[in-house]
Amino acid sequence: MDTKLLADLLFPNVTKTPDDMEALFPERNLPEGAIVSRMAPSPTGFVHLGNLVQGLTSERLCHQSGGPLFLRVEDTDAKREVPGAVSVLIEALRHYNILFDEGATIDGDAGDYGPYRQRQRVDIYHVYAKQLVLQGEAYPCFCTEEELAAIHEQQSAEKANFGYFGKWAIWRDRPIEDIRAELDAGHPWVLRFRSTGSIEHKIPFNDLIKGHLELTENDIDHVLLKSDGIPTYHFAHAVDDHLMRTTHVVRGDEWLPSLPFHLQLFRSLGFKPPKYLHIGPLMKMDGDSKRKLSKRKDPELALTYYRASGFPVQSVYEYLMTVLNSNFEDWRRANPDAPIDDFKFSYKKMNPAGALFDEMKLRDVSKNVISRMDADRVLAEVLDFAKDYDVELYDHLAADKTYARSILAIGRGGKKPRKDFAVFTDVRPYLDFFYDDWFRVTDEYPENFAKSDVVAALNGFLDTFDIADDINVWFDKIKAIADKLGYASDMKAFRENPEAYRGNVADISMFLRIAVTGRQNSPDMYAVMQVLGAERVKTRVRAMLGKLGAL
RNA sequence: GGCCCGUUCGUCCAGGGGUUAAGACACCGCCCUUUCACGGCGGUAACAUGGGUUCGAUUCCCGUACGGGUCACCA
Repeated sequence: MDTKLLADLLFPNVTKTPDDMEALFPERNLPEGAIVSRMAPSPTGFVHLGNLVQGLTSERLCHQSGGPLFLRVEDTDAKREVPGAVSVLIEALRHYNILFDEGATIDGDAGDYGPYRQRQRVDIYHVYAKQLVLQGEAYPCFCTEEELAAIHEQQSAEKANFGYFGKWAIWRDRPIEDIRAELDAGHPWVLRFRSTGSIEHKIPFNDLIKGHLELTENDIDHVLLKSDGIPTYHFAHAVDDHLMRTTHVVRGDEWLPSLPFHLQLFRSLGFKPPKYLHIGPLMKMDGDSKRKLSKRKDPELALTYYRASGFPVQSVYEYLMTVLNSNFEDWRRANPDAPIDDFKFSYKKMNPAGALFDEMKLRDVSKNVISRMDADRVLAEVLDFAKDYDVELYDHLAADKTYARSILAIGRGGKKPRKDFAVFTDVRPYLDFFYDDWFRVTDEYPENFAKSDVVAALNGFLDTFDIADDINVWFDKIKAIADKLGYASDMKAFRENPEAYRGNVADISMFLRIAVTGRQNSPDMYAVMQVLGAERVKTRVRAMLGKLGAL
């Protein structure tokens, strides 16, 4: 076979050579040890946890090593492309602090190794396609979809391995006349790789996450260029990651089976392969068994699910970090307020198996994350959430932000901050009683107390309450009420001899709490009253007295 | 079906030829506490399985089971 003739026949317009490409995209000038990596999503408009896991890993690796992270859009499948997907993706990742140093942007490209959208790179791919033909390592195949389906069916019947190889590879060694005839007839063709691999051979391989692997060589003549001249993932991966000088490829381990083919490609093209990190899939419990999270069945795979559920971005981020690097949790505990950059992310800490997604754990992480935020931050985050998911809440908070802030400041800060919120949907039930139109006067109290006691306690409070009291004076007054009513003001004394009292000061506090907040549980009463203000506290106490028929 | 990957408490996982197999979440108990939310202390609970190699295996090797992935002109 005259490969020069074939190459010119297939790619008459390609005049550039691989050497030209090398000159155009020279090696990067980076410090020793700098990692160059990328996110390479297809623009389907659906951003999921898997993207984030991969992106986070790449991002940390690059930015902690002083190398660039870039975004390459894998838009080789026009059928799946969704308009606007690139900006959706970039926006979503920006929230998660995954910022690109170069690559595709919302309206173009930034960087010296572009274009960063694969459909704009066809000329580049064709240079290498032609080169492979020239080397006798690629050939055109004119099989129709029907023919390929027939081959597959036949293989199935024969219990043979699937794929285009060996005797099934009917265009692999066709004479050039046949090829020319098909071409002249205008029939579509794909370019296939001429594999010389054998499934009898194993290739040792070292994956940075999975460790030492032994893979079977590839013997399939995979498609390099589709009939529209656009490359498949495999070919584009080899060409792009070489020319963009990627040093580390992070991807899901569903790519492991095609890795031998990729390695073949790199060798045939004369490229040095990058280092690979294959990440195990995120799993979930389904009945008694685990399975990979699926786009179809599992809403929690979509990033939008977390926002709608009220999880702060930072919670999802830190949860994923705990899943990715097992020592992150310990580090965070020891350094509650340190920036993420201070954490030494390491692929050596990554688990080769797939992690089970655990929403309980996410909630726990989230409680801690939110408890570390100051009131202004929480308010801002809640407003941002409520704006889209609870307009009523938004209106209440936004009407008086100073007031909202003072509510959220209760128990915040200090060594043992309150941990009331795992998600922002927890906020409204937590603070609704601070708003008069949400607050409901009640006359319900536990049955084992005498109504006269409740009334006397509330009246006693009204008689002595002064908003200006400090917390000790304030509580002493409540204790005094307790004593007067035969309730123990000293809890220790009460515990030693409960029979001697009608109740204790906690019960008195409960009566007040019910009056002021409408419920038996609330944040610290003193703080609540300070926020509510003297008039509203009194109004509410009187309202309960009224409802009890005691006014 | 072929090929590949994986398997330590319920879950996330640390460890790695000799350990009382660590921690976190969840659960339970106790303590602290005027309620709640925290916090503290403690507890239940794990090396899938069978063979090797070895003085000794959870750790290394082989098989089995189970789980997952993959076998497109999708990525």
